[in-house]
Amino acid sequence: MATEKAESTRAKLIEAATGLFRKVGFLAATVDDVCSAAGVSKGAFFHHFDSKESLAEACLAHWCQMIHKMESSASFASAADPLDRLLGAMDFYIGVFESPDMIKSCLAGTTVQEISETHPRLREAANACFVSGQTRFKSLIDAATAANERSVDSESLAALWLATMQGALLVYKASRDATVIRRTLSQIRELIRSQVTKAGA
Amino acid sequence: MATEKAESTRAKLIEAATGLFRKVGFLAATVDDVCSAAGVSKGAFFHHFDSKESLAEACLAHWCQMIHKMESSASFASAADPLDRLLGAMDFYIGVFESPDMIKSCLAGTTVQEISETHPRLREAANACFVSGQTRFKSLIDAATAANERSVDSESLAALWLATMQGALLVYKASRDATVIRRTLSQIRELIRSQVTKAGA
DNA sequence: GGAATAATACCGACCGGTTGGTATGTTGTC
DNA sequence: GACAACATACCAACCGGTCGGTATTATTCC
Repeated sequence: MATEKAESTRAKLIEAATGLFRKVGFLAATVDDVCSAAGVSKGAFFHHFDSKESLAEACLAHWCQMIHKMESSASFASAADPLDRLLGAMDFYIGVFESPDMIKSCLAGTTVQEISETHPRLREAANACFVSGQTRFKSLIDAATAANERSVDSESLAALWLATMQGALLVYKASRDATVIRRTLSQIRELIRSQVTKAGA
Repeated sequence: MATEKAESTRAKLIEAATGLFRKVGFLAATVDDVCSAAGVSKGAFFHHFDSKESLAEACLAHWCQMIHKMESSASFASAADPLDRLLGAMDFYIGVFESPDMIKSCLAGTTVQEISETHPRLREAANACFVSGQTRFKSLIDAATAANERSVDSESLAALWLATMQGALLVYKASRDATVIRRTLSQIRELIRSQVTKAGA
């Protein structure tokens, strides 16, 4: 199939671009950079994408899917107890940034800072990533609270988790202190755990 | 005095650049943009700063000072009770982003995302802003805990406050939903309040 | 089956606008 | 007349995007 080859170069471009965007950002990564990182010519690039912006849009869409799949196949997803799934999900994200070779950067978070005022399409694509992740996390909280016969503002708690994770990554980029991610997220984990499990109200 | 005039154009450049960097970011704001926003010629620009990067460095230093002064002169700073000072500080930051014409962006946070891998000097300058703010906030927590005869991990709590604020601003940029700032920060406020006041340990 | 045709995938030189930065000149002040 | 504080014209590098052309595969028609 010719389509396979074409699909592979497209995938190579998206993968290379995602890596570069996460590291140096959307604006600092040039089209030529992306091409050479993907081992692809400039002609091939503009055959598959009609602009740098549309590549970034494809990257964000792919990023969103990838996170979703990663969460689905992670071990916590198959836990029987809803509370275990919730706590496992948080432990998963706390742990995933522990390995030194893991790029401590979220494509959506990095991108949206740079383009929120200038590229509305990308802003919406990045926001879609956030909404998608937040919605799934909210479901985990809702399931856990239902099982524990508790009621919490799961929407705001999910937003808090998202914001703190993005903030922790940003503070890491400034300080290069990897422990800040674990320390901050662990505190939110404990906050959510107590709200979901504690008796009262 | 000639020095006054010169100091004023320098100040105008820093102010205009700070505004632009907060809105569209360091990379997207061009030197010409900054000059016309400041109402200053390009020659004047490069008379006062020898590069765009050094302007950004000056902006970050000025930003750091400005935040410090703003906190010092805010009403919460003169509260008698250390706990009131701490809670007042958090209320201050929650409230300051409520007004619609307030730019919901931190210069240090916006800048560091774009340049953390490419401009080490700016990264350190942005980090200095974070460290400075976090240290002051930690002092507020320490004072409040001492008064309440409690002991908490004030370092991590201060880091959590910083990270969550930065994350909330970032999520706002994606969603344009201003309520996310108040909602997330309020939850951290309550977390810190309970840790500082609650009996136990 | 195979020639003819068409469409897809790709190449890389090139273009024009932009951008950070410079060179040169001018003005006011001590 | 020396020096700070500008102003203006200009430049070279860069960067997103185009263009003419080619190789490879798919489709049509006999």
